[in-house]
Amino acid sequence: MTDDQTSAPLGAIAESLRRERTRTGLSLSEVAKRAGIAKSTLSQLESGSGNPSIETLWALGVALGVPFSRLVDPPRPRVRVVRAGEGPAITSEQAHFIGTLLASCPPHARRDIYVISMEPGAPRKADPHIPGSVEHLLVGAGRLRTGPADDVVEIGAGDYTTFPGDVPHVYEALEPGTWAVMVMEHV
Amino acid sequence: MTDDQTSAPLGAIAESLRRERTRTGLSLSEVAKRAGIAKSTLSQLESGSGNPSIETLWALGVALGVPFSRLVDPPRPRVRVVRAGEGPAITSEQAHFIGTLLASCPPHARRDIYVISMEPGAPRKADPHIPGSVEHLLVGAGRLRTGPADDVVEIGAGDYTTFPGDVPHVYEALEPGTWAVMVMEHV
DNA sequence: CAGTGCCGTTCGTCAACACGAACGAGTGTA
DNA sequence: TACACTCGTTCGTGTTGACGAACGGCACTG
Repeated sequence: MTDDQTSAPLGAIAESLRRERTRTGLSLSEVAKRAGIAKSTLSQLESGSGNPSIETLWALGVALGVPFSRLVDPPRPRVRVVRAGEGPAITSEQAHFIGTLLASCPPHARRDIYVISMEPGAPRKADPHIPGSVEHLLVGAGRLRTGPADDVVEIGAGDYTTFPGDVPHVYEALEPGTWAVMVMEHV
Repeated sequence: MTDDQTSAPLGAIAESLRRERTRTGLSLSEVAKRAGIAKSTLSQLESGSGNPSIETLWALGVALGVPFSRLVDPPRPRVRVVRAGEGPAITSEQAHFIGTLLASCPPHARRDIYVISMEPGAPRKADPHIPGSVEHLLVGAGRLRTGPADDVVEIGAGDYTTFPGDVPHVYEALEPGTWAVMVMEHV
């Protein structure tokens, strides 16, 4: 839906519906019942003939437990996964900040997984990333002050926050031994 | 599409359509003409009455120059924090396993971010997911035995592991209060 | 003041989506 | 073998979305 704006997603929806349904292991009848639609409707949609309404497709997304957009979004060409552990450590100029790439971002998947470790000290200022990028942070231990420069939040172990990565933002450890999982999401 | 899976997005679509149209400065008639739909249709959609088909909404997304999902997805707050223990819990049949969806997979990205909490007890067996899916696990506290049924590893706080999700695999907490970040990666 | 042009809305008509019933096929059971 | 059950598909019907025409309103022009 970002690139191939022109092609109507009818066929893609058909594939997605069948794929997500088989993933859950549910029958066509069962999914239709949970979604509150006629199973004949679902049958036609999965066969590719049909132009469902928003409400219909939304109900199916709920029944299948997947985000709505995943049904419209055609799956990308098969991508070989780059295993973690081989990611190089990305040391910062500040010695109290260490980032390790756990799983690099495969083509067309756009979330890099890092774990970062920080010690208390001067806040680490990060320059804006590419427009549209989003950061996710989940603290494993310690406390962390982070977020856009004008909207900083303080989170502790187990807490999660997400904020735009395309504006200046900061990280600051408040306790020794602070570490967090960071997922960098690109457009 | 990320959070309020239950609420039908009809009103949100109406708002999005009008918002994106005024953003471009185009008239309702002009947008309808570019999208190849009747302006009466667009008028009703912007007024909130209507349940457009996928093709109709897709054409509008093209005409407005915005990704399809942005019309369905109401804009989120910039910064979002999920405190430890909060968030939509996805409880399992085994009471000692709790999963919380932190960030569902945006279009074209294929990684959902969860945090799971487990207590010691019988190992939780997970059925295979769709072929090509990969799981990433990073332990925040406690100890965890996990992995494919024939290749289980034991990891502790701060440890990370990844393994294919398309084969049967297990999770077993070895200490009370075990929790971990899980990133589910789809094809 | 008519005349022109575009705005967004409302109304009647037609096509199509969603529905429910019925169907054939496959499976397990008495 | 007959029965009961669920599977997914096909068919006929009615509700509704999408269409085009006509409408009132507004700005500009002769």
